[in-house]
Amino acid sequence: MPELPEVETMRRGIASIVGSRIEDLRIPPSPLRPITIKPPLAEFRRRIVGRTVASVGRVGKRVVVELDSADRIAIEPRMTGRVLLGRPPDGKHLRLVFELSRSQPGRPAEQLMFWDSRGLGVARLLTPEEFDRHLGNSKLGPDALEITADELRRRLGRSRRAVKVALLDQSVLAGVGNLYASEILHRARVHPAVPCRRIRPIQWSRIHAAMLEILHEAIAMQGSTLADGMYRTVDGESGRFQEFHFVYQRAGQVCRQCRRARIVRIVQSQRSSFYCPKCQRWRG
DNA sequence: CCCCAGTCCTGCGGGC
DNA sequence: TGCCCGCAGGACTGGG
Repeated sequence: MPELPEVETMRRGIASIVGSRIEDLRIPPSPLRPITIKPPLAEFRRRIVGRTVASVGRVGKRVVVELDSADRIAIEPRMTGRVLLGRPPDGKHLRLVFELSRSQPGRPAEQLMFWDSRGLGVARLLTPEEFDRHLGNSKLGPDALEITADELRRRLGRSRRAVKVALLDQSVLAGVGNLYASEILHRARVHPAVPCRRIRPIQWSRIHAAMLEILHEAIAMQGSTLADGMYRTVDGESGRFQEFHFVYQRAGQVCRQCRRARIVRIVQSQRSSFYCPKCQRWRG
């Protein structure tokens, strides 16, 4: 499931479209229900055709394509979405095709595609005002790679929520999802169900440090491709960070850290959490 | 402020 | 071989 490292890998993978002109936007024929795009296709197309890609960025778990009109295209892959440049895995789940002109003479024309198996993904075209409203500071917390340890503690230190649940709250910090939240807390040696207000300053420092380490390592490995094989890089390659998972989807297996206890799965807020009962004591 | 349940959606795997 | 069912969960919404 694309979280910050996977979305950042997608962003880097399509960075070559900067300078290209958008010639068309199509929704390919498919028996599946079309994904959500806002505004609807006709207006979306009218506002982007003829515009040039000014930059390709990322906000939390969204890829953000900024145009020379100052409008931005925000693509949310959610569970199974993939951003591609041509060559989708199949046509059935191909949801959007942005036809691009060649950005420089001699370079081939490109097609920016959004492919999504389950179709939970969303694409939005946002004016600067809408961008602030949807992806601005009041809606989303600081990026997980930017937030400081003090800011993290300031935002969560008095909360009664379980720390694992709180780390998933995108209004607290943007980019951490279910997989990396479990991995971060394992490296920080903090039990996922501990209320934030019971976490000591030294533990917040460990959580923050573990978060930066893991996210940077995962980006370097081009993200995590799980057993379902759903996530791929723009080039169709698997990520490699799954080889370095210590707890995620490892319930019942011996902990790679202590080599003694077995990983436990619990459900928090209707999502699976994984932890080592020996490495992650309630009072770390 | 926080929590919970429900919704969207498709592919996959277990059970029979 | 096939069919039903549960499960995966990010973002959002409505009710408490």
